[in-house]
Amino acid sequence: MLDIKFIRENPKAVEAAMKNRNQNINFERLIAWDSERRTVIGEVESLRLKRNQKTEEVGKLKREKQEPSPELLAEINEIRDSIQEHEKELLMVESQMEDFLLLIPNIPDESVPVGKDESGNKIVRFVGDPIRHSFKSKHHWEIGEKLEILDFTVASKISGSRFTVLKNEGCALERAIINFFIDAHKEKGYAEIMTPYLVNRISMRGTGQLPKFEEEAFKCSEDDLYLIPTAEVPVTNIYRGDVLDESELPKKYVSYSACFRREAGSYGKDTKGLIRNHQFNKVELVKFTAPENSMDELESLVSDAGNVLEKLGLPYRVSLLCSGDMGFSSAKTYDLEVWLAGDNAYREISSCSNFKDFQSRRMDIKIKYSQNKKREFLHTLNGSGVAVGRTFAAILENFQQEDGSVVIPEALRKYTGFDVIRPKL
RNA sequence: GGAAGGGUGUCCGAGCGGUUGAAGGAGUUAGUCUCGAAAACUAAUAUACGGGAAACCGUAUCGAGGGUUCAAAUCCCUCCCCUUCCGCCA
Repeated sequence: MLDIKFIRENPKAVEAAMKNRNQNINFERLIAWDSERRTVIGEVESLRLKRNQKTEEVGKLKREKQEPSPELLAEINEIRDSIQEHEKELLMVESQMEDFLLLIPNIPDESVPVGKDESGNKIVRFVGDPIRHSFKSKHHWEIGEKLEILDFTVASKISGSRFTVLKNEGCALERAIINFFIDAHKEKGYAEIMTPYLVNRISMRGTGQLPKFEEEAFKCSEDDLYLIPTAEVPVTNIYRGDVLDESELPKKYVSYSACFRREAGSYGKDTKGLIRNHQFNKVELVKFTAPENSMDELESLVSDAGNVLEKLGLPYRVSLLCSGDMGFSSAKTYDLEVWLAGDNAYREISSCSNFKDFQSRRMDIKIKYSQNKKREFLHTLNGSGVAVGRTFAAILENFQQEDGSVVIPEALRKYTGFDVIRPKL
């Protein structure tokens, strides 16, 4: 959520920022509501002052065993009614303003390139060279089915499309990737945490999934709970409503979770394989930082995410998303795109964002400075560290051999217990 | 799911209709004392919003929301959460 004060003082800048996000938003209405709101607050408060004074008079009389005059009581009643009317008005304006503000995306940071869509993204760096095979590279779903470690037919029978069943060494590989990621990030100072996969609506609103992206989430209406689309939701909400002391920051978490996405509106895309499933595993990194450090923390978040890909020998590139391609809540996002030899392309495997105070304002999470005791909204960041299914796919596609076997990266072997997956005889 | 008891400031804890933003204690900070420390003493010590250049002024806040009343932390209703006991259960 944006700061109404900031919008009030910089309406043109905010409008321009929204244009860069391909959003034409007129803030005039909001600003009019805001000034109305402040007028009404003034009226309510002076009325309340008057009521408090009169009520005080009554109290004084009562203590002196005197009866207040009927005129005085009548006057107070009149003031009370007037207060109630004004309060109703205030409530209406405020809820209108909130509904409006909740749908406004974050303002892109100055360092974010302006662009319409993903073609405006800036490739920041390449790490490792794309892997090319001397034979025709296969897609991961072909390899996986052949090796009998992936089964999409059974998955679709028991659940539907965009689900996966893992079998045999596939299960161990998936678990190995998860554990490898968690251990690697713990080494970098992230504290491991496991949180619920079902969260309430307030939590979904806190991180920005609601109210705008209701159709993206799986919902259990009966209980008013949502399946998490990412561990970002429960983990960031840990400190909702809290004030953290400067000395406790940054707080860094690594959290493995299954993730659930409806993928509404992506019907034709990535219908095969592990790339776009309704349920997938992910290891997520979440940071709570002081505002002045958040940009540095974003850089280190990106390198922490990239670090695990490097350890696995997976080539990737880092892309700085342009204004038009960024997610709703983000002020600045880097995508990590892993090389997929079967696809002969880079595909997103991690998205690392600095949300600045956008989420913390929605969730009311503050930092308290020990020096001047000032409080302000802290900054939240998160990034995949990284998507497990897509890593699985990358390993299959990049490390496939001509005979159909797949070589497990060195770093994973102590987790898998085997160093190659061979076709069954 | 059934029964009972609770939710007050950084913490403990009083208050159960009026002068209570809230006693008392602890903690923290500053000062006095001391060669220094401890102890003792003194003072300060919430947040949000609105107005103001500022000092400051005003309003709100005792789990959340609603109601009763001239007046609510205090009475009533609804909801949420926590604790204990019973039931059920991986």
